[in-house]
Amino acid sequence: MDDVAQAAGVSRGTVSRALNGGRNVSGSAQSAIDKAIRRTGYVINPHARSLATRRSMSVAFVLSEPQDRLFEDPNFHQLLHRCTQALADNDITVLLTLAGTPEERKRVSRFVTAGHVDGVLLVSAHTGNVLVDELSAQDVPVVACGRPLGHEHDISYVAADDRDGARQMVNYLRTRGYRRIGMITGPQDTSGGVDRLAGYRDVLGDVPPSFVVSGDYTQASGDAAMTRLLEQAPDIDAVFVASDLTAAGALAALRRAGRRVPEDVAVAGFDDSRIAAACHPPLTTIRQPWGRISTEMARLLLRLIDGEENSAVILPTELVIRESA
Amino acid sequence: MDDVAQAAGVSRGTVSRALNGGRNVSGSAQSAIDKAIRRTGYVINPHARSLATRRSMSVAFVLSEPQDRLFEDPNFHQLLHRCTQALADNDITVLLTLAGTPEERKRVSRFVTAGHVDGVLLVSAHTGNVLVDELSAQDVPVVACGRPLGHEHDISYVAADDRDGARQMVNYLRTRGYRRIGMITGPQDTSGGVDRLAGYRDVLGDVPPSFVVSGDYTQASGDAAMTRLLEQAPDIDAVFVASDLTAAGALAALRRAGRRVPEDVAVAGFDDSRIAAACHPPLTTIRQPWGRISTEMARLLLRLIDGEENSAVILPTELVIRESA
DNA sequence: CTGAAAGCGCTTACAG
DNA sequence: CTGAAAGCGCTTACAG
Repeated sequence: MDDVAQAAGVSRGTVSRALNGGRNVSGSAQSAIDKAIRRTGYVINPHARSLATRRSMSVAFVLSEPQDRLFEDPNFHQLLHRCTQALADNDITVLLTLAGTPEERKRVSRFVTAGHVDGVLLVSAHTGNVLVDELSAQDVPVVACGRPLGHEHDISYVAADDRDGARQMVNYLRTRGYRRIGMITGPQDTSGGVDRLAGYRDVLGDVPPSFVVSGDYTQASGDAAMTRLLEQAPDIDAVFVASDLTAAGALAALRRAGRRVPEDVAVAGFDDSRIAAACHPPLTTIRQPWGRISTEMARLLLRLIDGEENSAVILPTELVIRESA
Repeated sequence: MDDVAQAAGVSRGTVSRALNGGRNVSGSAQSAIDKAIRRTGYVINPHARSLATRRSMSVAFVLSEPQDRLFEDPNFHQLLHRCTQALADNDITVLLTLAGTPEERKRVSRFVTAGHVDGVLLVSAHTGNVLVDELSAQDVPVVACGRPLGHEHDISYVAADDRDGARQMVNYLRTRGYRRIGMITGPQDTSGGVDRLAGYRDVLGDVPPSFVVSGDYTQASGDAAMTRLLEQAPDIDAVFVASDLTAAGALAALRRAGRRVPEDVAVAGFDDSRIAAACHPPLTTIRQPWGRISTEMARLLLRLIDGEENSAVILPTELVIRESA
């Protein structure tokens, strides 16, 4: 930077100002500096800058799920890319860190605590994740994707309205004339699992216990749950499944059982993930607004970094009608 | 750090020494400092440290492939995790950065140039990747995974011996009595694509042009290529496919054509990726030593960071015999 | 083994 | 609009 200052015939202070938006820099100084930068090939030292500003200009995108299942989900890519883009507009780099194992979680926690990043975008569905506890205990800005069960008040988050999405779907099924509507739930230690079941009950009230079987978002669990559902409640005419992937498993079980979809049993999913349209028949499902979720997460994080208080954003979902229901 | 020094009754210099391995620190000073650190909850400021040491203690793991196909590959996860682990042992954090789009590549290039990281682990199969050119032009330590076509001499790399792997497989096929062995290649702008074809030719010499059809590592290309191969060379008795995923596509085409595997046509893959064992029949294939590749990449990068010259490591592959050939 | 001091490369009131 | 100067929080010869 001294070289640049010398080459441009100004002081380091002026070079710094020119570099940071050009406030209080004359046109002639600015252009001399620009030229000098180009000539010298100068690039700013981020560590020195961070030391002076107490900002790293980067945030961690922490993926804290044991299974790397999310990587197969195009929605996840959209989330990552959009967050990256939105933050890049504010000159903030997004660092992707995997924290699937306890060891990795410890590393990530230390990394964040050490002050390497200005904030954290946290993707972690399940409760009982130590990392969530640790991050919320520190004073690092954190924005979670999805409602962080047990930390609704000490961590900011952006989530789709799972409960209302479930209500929309079940109402739709009722509109279509289905009356004996079962459900395959998601894991009850995730907000999606809890809220989608709650939405189902909101509409249907007390259903026979045999109508509700639990799943864990996997395809295999959908297959097993559907099989059980057909035993427990053979006269069911529709099933609302807490995720598309699980619904795909349910479809397989129905096919094996010789039930037609949607003629014998209608199947409704949730997520509108890539698999939804690829199923046979294509799944009627609930779309989550990933684009908006991403930009809201970025916006919230920027605000937290600027010192604002925690807050939450709930975004509406959309019914996508295909052929399965 | 001043607080720690004061609390421990020593100077900052001594605290710093205690923090960095404890060379030239008396036992009593060390323990007083340890206690003070615990009491004050002191954590070192990485930016100040980096400014002083000119080391960021982190490296970027750059995934520069357009398709995020790699994420579905368990081999890739192993690569990432093992590299992370090996470098963590040296107190170096691995930052995962996706550089699939031109825009992202530009961002990553700037990030690296700015000096945010001490080095780069580069996963990028195809030639013509601007990022590879840019990184090799700078003086950043870079270790590529796989031979970087066109940059064999200006970028360090660790690769499996694709050519020899192909030779092993084709020799094995000959041992099993197959005589009319076709090949479905990988893309010729990747070292795997080029080298596996070369290995095939090493063993077989001049084969009829109709025996070789090109693929691009995808499943769909395997299906199409196999179909073409059956037209061009219907009397083929085996086919060596440049990747397992492509081989899965070839299996589908053979099934449609009513050819039994391996009775009518033997099929051999490459990679030993997860799909290999899941195929029907399970694929005979070539296993790449991902564990060693990872640790070698980490080792090479550490050496580069320490100022050593570029070098390359070629690791042996292993024949895995299953049922398809 | 230890402390005083210089230095890493920036930013930012402050005075002009 | 600009420069001189202090400060960000570490590390590391150097002298003792």
